Amino acid sequence: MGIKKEEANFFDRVYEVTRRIPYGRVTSYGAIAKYLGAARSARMVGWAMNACDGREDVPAHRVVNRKGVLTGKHHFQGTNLMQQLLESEGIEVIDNQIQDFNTVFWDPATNL
DNA sequence: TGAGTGACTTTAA
DNA sequence: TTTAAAGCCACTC
Repeated sequence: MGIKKEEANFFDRVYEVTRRIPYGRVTSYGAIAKYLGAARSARMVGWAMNACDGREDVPAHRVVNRKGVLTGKHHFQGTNLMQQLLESEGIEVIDNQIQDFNTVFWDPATNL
């Protein structure tokens, strides 16, 4: 069965939260997972992103790990597409590491 | 059914 | 302090 089914409830949640990330802001998998009530399922958030392939509505490039590193940039179409997208939003990214991550960090549990 | 994987996180040494 | 390992849930084969 493909993950692409009718969008599992869990996945849909992740997409919705990710879609609500403000421009020029980023969040972490754990933050989203925790907001969904599955703080221990941070990996699942990443899985959801993996299934978001083709979902342009989901700015997966705004979702990074807890350190602010573009761990999933390798999964993007381009090798540096993720970084370019972030830089395009005013986020400074150096070596897959977001600069001032604490400043651009956006916590759904705090804002939502 | 069972075992393996994964875009992470947290705790332990 | 930094580095290493385990844990966790959901999904696939």
